[in-house]
Amino acid sequence: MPTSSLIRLFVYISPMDHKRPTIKDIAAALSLSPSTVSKALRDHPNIGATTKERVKKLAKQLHFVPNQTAIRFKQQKSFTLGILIPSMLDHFYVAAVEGFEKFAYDHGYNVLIGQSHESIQREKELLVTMQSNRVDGLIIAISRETLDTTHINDVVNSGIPIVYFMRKPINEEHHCVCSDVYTGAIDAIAYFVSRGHRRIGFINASSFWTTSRDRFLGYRDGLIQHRIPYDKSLVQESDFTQASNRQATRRLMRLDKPPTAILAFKDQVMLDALNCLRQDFPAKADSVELIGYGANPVIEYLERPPLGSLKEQPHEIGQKAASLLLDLINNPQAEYQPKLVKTSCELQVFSSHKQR
Amino acid sequence: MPTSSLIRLFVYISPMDHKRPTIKDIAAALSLSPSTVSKALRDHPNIGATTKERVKKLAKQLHFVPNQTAIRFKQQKSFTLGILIPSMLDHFYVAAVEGFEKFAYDHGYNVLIGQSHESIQREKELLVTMQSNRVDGLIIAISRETLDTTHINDVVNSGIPIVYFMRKPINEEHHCVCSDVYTGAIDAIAYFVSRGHRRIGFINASSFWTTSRDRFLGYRDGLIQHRIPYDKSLVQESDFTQASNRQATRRLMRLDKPPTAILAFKDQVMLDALNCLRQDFPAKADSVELIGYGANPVIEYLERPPLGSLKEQPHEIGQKAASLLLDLINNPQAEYQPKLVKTSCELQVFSSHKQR
DNA sequence: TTGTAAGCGTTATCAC
DNA sequence: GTGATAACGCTTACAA
Repeated sequence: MPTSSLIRLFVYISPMDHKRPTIKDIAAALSLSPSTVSKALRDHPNIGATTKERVKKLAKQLHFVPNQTAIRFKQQKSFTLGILIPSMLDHFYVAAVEGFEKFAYDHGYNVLIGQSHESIQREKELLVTMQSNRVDGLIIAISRETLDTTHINDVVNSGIPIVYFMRKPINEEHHCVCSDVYTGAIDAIAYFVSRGHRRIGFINASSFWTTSRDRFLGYRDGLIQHRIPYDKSLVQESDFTQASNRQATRRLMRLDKPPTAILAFKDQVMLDALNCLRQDFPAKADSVELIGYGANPVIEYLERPPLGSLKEQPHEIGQKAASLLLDLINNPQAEYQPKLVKTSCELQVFSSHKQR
Repeated sequence: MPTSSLIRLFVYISPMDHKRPTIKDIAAALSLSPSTVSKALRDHPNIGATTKERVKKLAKQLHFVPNQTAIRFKQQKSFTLGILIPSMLDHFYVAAVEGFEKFAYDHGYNVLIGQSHESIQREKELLVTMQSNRVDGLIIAISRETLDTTHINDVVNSGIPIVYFMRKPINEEHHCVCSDVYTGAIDAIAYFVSRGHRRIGFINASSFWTTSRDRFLGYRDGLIQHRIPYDKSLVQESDFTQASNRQATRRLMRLDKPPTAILAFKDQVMLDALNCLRQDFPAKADSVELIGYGANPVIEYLERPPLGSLKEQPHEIGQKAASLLLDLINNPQAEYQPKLVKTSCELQVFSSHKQR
């Protein structure tokens, strides 16, 4: 009955209100049932080719876009993954978010980003938001303040898979994706030694993180490999604030035998150390060489860059964390076996130093 | 009937499967109706104090978290706002996202972030995702490639409020939040002139954006205010790639009468110009002064920083865009009247120059 | 190959 | 002050 069909079409093609077309509307307009339309739109094998065509054509005309909120509700799945990071002002985490998002989108998932700004309180609130949004899974780099992970374990126990990345609590055995910072430290020490350094300082971060311990182990084993005695006073801890980074630098430089080279937890720390050296120890500044972690693009703009940086793969880390997370989501009944994924961490030497 | 109640409690407190508790579960356990529980949890005035307490207590015990996916569906609102930006590698947009998110979260909204990476194709895909997620509203900084905004107008016509921020197409009258770049340019020119410059170059961006036109008008009017004739050859366009930024710089410096000062569209452009000057025009580099937009924190790490930068308020811009967007969402029937919101843009001079 | 009906969790409306 | 019922848009057994 073409006429009737046309009338219906008219009705549904130009709704006066801004209500978006639903599957029901399409079904009514084509005198089909909603289930048929639903299947047709998703290319279900049970539906005839002509029907599919008719449905898809009208859907296009009406600018039909499936209502994800309804699908999520119906499927009891949010098709949303969460990512909790300290801050997006850190290039590393921005890149990690990108890798995570890309993988998630490619697999039909949205991403909810949360920034703790290093506050455990905010981290807790964000976890509630994530649960409330029924995220299907979550990756976390814990805040600096997070020394107790009860709130995170509660989430795990509620059945939401979680993967740590980069910052994992040292006392928890759990899935984790991070850089191979150990090998990075070994390489950095070897390079320092090859340039004649024997007195090598190290500015580390929270000892509550495995990534700090691993850096330390690499630093220590690196020294051992070159028969350099380990000197506790050469290792300082910083909390990433500029004040703390400079303080750690000053403590090192005020030693009776200050270091001639410093390995820093990350480039941000190294850059503050560099400024501190030049401002507070101008006489020695030029003879102290620095290596950080992260290969921060900022360095390209410095006239006198530091010696080098251990280039990490944040994008890949985000992507691998997403991949692991989806595995966990799709195999909920698999037996629990903490997985540890590591990505490479390669020493990059800045050009002005290569040329010497 | 306490016994019965206890048994029910037991059943619902420790579900063997990981199914999360629902309002129904709480209702059954307390022998109440779901609607009562729903109201109690939301402090509805109709519900008695004791009932509210009982309900809330059990909800807490069961770790009940309201299912947002259900609420969204029921309310026909996603309580989600979208933000489309070129890239999170740009500090400006990260800060804008933060301001936007903060305001959104404080008003019970989630945020979906999309990065176009300057691709119109990706921008179109993201808009479909946003619609599919039924975002209640959207703010956009269009991609560099976006010279046609049909895809955006389609979204507006489908009833989703949109606010442009920073990058608005010049041919569209629509809500927009951005920096007062015009006044910024006026101030920059005035400062250049106060330092003796009469030959001032300008590296601008896409003329398709109002924000480029406004910068240009400020540049031109600034010159006029100081009776400096406008010279077309002193204005170059760049697309933000390093190559393009350097190219524009070279074109300026190769003029018969090259500029002694340059205003750049943003700090990234200025930094590339700075490097280009020092590498390709070492003789003149030190006598050319630069001002950009953005007060990029990177500059703090430079030993010889540029003259200054026009500090924008990205956080405030994000916040104001969110505020305007929520207004539009909450007053859908208000008559259409494009709103333009501007935030300040203040010249910041870097210390080494102040001291001269 | 297509249609029917139930249901996901919540809330609004209306009845009691 | 509390409860029953319907509805949101979609998918999925199962029925035809």
